[in-house]
Amino acid sequence: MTIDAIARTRRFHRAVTSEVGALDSSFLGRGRPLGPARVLHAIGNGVSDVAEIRAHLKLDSGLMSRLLRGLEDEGLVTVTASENDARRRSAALTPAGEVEFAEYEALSDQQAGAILSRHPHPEALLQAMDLVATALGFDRTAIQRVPPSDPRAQQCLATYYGELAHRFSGGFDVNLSADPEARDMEPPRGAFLLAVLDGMAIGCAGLKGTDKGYAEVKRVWVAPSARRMGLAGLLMRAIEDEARGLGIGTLRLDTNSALPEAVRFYRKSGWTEIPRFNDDPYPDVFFEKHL
Amino acid sequence: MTIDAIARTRRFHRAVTSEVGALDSSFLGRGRPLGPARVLHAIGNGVSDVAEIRAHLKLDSGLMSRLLRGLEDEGLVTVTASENDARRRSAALTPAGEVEFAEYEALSDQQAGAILSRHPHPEALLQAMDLVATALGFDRTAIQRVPPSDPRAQQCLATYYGELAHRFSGGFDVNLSADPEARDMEPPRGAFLLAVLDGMAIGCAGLKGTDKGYAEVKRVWVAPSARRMGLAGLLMRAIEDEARGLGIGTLRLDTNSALPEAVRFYRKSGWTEIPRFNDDPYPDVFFEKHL
DNA sequence: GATGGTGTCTGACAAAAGTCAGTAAAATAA
DNA sequence: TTATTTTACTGACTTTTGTCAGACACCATC
Repeated sequence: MTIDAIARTRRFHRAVTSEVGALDSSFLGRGRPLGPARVLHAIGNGVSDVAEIRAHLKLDSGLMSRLLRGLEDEGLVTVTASENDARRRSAALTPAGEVEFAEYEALSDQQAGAILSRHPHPEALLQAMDLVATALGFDRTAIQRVPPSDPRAQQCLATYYGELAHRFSGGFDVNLSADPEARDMEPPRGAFLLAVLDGMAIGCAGLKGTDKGYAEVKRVWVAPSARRMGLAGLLMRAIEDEARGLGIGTLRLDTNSALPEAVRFYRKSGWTEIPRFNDDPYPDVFFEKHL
Repeated sequence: MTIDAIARTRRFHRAVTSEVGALDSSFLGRGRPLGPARVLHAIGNGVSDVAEIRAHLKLDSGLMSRLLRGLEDEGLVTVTASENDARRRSAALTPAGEVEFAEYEALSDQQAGAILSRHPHPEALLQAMDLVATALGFDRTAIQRVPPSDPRAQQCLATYYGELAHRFSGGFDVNLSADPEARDMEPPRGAFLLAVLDGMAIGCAGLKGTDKGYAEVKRVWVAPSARRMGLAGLLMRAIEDEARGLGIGTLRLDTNSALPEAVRFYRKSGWTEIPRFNDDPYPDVFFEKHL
């Protein structure tokens, strides 16, 4: 590693640390110390289980308890016993808590907007931020099954289609392609998987059930900021696990030679090329894999 | 500002906050709380004046005093009265302090190296980090006069020459160009300015004194991560101030039509095009400005 | 239904960080 | 010169955060 690279990384760190400090101190502007503010924030974001909050914020159980008591006393939070395990407790915002949470959200949005709006080329900045965020947290990536109608899934697909339109010489119109019906990509016929990192979808993959003795792998996409990190491999392994769980023994997929990195990837990971098996106008390369 | 852009920015913030937390806790690994560690770090980085440290770390004067006393008791720091103002005090590392500081530096370097080395495409990551760091801190940019021999200046120039070689169809060899002698760009004949942000040079500009009744502006360069932010304007205003300070009334510069953004910039900012005034092989556009 | 383990809470501390009024010494202004 | 301001220091706080040993209720298991 060159000295210059280290220096640049550390400079990034300095810059970002002071920025983070500024955000944190803006959180203090609402007259509440950082501890309770962070807990309120976590609860507002749907982390309701007390143990989960504790793990998330790395808090001692005693401290956690007191912070929750404080928020209860303020009338922002109610804590009730969990349904299936009465030892565990679950926190929820009161209406007043919702209001207070919204104020913090507005502060954060404002801060984020300020950074973006004073930049001459926001999209470049956003792409850089995506790349950095993905690089820093990649190990925390979680693969989760969602319905294809999930808004994050839809967003991935829209980006995917946009990219295909850009890379295929004749463009790409999803309506001309064999668009899987949503329920073919939901249990019990199939599945749709999202790779999520820090709350943002950075990749997806679909498993489409058919009645022809095999299932198809569709819509494998990795966000530009996460490429070459091995995410496609993670997604494909997860898709194969899903298939096995559904009792599917054979997988097929189609792709296009205009996407050489995809073709290379499938060749490398145990897929064998087979003759055309559908009449979709876009693909020109076809693969099969037995589980 | 679209919702998605805000969400992406906030996601970046989340990712980076947890990373920064990890660095901070690695600082705790040396058995010293964050407060003293930060003060030691500041002193090691050349912020010796007590008032300056206080401003930099936003510490109360009482707290500052106690932190310094603690570091003195540990034998890491000596605090002496300032030379020109005996009320002010100035801190310096003892040999033991130097050693301890080096340990923190090594920790930071290690952390930075770890981030880079686990990434498949470090240069892209570095560029993204530069862009983000510059965007976040741009307002803190400081313009400072340095000798052209300053290593940061040399690094800017090397990058500048590399870029010219890349953009001129016939390449660029600085030895064929009229390379200003160093002392022509130092007071009292001229000046060399550096734009520094978070310790990193992100731009430069030179003022080269001549005996021909005018001075030349040379080597105006802005780092890719800082372009379109108005830094060239800042640098040029500073160069003009330098020229005025040296009693120079007329400025000239040459550039090349292969750098249209530069030509556009000079046209926009009060320079008038004039006929060729030198026999340098590279430039083909010439400007003059009266102060 | 006894046993051991888990999740939360409380009390009792301790460390770290932050606050503030007052003091002393030096610099600056009147 | 004297008065005022500036800079750092000290003492006496408070708040925030972190730690730890029980206590208690609950769950799972034999």
